[in-house]
Amino acid sequence: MKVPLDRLNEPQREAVQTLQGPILILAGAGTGKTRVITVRIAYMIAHGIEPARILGVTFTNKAAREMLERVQGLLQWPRSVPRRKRPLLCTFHSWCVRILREYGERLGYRRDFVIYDESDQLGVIRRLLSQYYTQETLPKPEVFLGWLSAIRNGADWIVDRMEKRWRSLLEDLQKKYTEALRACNAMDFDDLLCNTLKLFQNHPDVLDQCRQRWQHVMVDEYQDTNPLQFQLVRLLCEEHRNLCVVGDDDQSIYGWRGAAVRNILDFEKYFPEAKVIKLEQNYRSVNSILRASNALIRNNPNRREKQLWSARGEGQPVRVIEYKDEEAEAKAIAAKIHAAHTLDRKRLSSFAILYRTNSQSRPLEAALRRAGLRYRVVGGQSFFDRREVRDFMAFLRVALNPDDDISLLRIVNVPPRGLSSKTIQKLMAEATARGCSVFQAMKSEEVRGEFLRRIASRIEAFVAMLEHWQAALEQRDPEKSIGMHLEEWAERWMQEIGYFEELVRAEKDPETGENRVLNVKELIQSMDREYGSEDPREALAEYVADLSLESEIADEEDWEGEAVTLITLHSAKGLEFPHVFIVGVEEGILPHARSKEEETLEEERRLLYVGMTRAMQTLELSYCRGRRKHGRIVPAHPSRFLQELPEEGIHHEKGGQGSQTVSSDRSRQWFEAIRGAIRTK
DNA sequence: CATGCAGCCATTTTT
DNA sequence: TGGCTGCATG
Repeated sequence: MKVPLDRLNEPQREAVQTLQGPILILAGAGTGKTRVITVRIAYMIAHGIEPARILGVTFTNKAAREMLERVQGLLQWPRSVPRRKRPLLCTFHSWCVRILREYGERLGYRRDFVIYDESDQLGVIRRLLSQYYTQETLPKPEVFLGWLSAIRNGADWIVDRMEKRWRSLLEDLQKKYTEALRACNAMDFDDLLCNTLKLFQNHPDVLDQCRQRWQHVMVDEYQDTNPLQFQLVRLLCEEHRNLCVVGDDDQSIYGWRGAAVRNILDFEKYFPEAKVIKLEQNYRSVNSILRASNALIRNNPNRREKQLWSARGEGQPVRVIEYKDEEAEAKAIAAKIHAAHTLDRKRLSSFAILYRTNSQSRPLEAALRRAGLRYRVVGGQSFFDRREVRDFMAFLRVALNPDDDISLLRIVNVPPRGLSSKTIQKLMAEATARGCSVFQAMKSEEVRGEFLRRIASRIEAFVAMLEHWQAALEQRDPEKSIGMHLEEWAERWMQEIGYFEELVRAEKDPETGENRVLNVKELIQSMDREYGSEDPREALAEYVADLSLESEIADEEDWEGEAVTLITLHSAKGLEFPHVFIVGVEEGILPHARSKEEETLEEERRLLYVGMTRAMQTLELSYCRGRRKHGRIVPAHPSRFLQELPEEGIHHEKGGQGSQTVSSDRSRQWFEAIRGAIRTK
């Protein structure tokens, strides 16, 4: 087995070949970071390090999958290598789940705990908040959720910004919230990390075993780690010290989510013997783009100095363009893409339009549609936020654990089975009074006696239905494969309670209804796969956990298709496109108005930097003189960041005149291109 | 229980 | 401006 080191540059090779001790790889945008990580893992394995001792942590499932694939490609492994013989490449969260499934009982959780996502969390918080009666209007549940999360992730700077008067309420809320989740045998995303840390801190034998198990640790996108994640990594590695972190402080754009740039800036404080390697050769962009990006980011005071350069030549100048308003902006960009697509045969997928806020996609979508250009909007509402997906997940969770009130309440009347909200409230009150779960309350003869006979029998029917399907899950024939059975079981359950019909019925537009059904069926089909356990309950728990940690369903027609990409600056991190447009580079948008009060100007600058460094060949930044805001047109001003760009290699243009010439020029070319095309046919 | 209307609010979102 | 929430009505 030979690992191809010759295709690496000097610092990359050094990073790959340093296998012992702590390393910090400062990998500027487009400097071949993923290549270094994957080759390094392959190199370790080629040098006799047992794959199972290697842990590679990422932030997204997509990154984890990509890495595993590339490592397997390098090692030319067949896909069937058993899990135990592969390096573990996964997200922080799934790593923690793995540990907690094994040792979670030490913290009093059952093996099949469920994972609550953000909307589950909000549900809990809403319910708890409604129990406080105060004169003042409380902040929104989302705000409390943010605080709770910041506290647990150690993001003190966010906690400090909180108004003091909510402190005690928040403390109380936190206590109740924790209890509520425990009662449901549930952990939220933060609990996964927190509880793992607790295990490490309070159960030295667990920590020891983990240290034995993962003797070589790599962390990707290190600039995005929060203090809690740092603690985990530090505890895991402080003995063997084989920790390799890769990141770019200039691309830290998730401070508001608790990411601590300090982690990367202070790495040597905790690992003084660390080797620091800078990757500065960029393989993505032309130099005009890099020069502009370098100049911009240099204005940030707290950073590790880097100078990106590339061997890709100078390229065209970066363009900075002024437009009348966002409609003119959108129209002009659509026209440019149209021309480049039809005349220069550029693929639509080579274009991306980046913006600060999701709402900015609207005029762009309209213009692209008018120009007849296919586009896709990345981000926005995720698959797992769709109602039917959440319903289905709730069914599965309840099957695993009927005491999971949150999930139970979600499906208790789906499809409608005559359990009105009044009934539900009464049940909840009974449950609270008895200190039991809603389901236990429903099972109690005594509680049912409190209701009209008609209602009581409906409650009974619901309990019977649920228990029937729970039993059906357990009574599977062990001869047959579990995957088949989970699928069949779920399909029949949903079919027999009329859930599919309900989805269609409840929708005005029958097509959306059908789509919802298809979404659920797709999920059901995805239950046909390999599980770590033969036990149907455990297999189901594993399936549910994996789904809970997944924000997009795999290959949901996403990367296929030839289309212009519309995407927020945040979501664009890690991607690249030959031609990039960044719109709305204006004061109040980029930097965002809110960033002033939050004092996050540096992060806004990094955000623009991330956007600019996505571009391979051409980059265009634009701003408007006026902009529609809540219906009114208000004057707009170019972003201060534009003044930080160098004179040289930047082409300024006022929208309108300049592009007019271009477009009339272009239309002549278009004409000729058509004539040529006709002739050849 | 479904529908409709008034009122409210409006960055970013890896898991 | 528009999208969502919550409350009132048929």
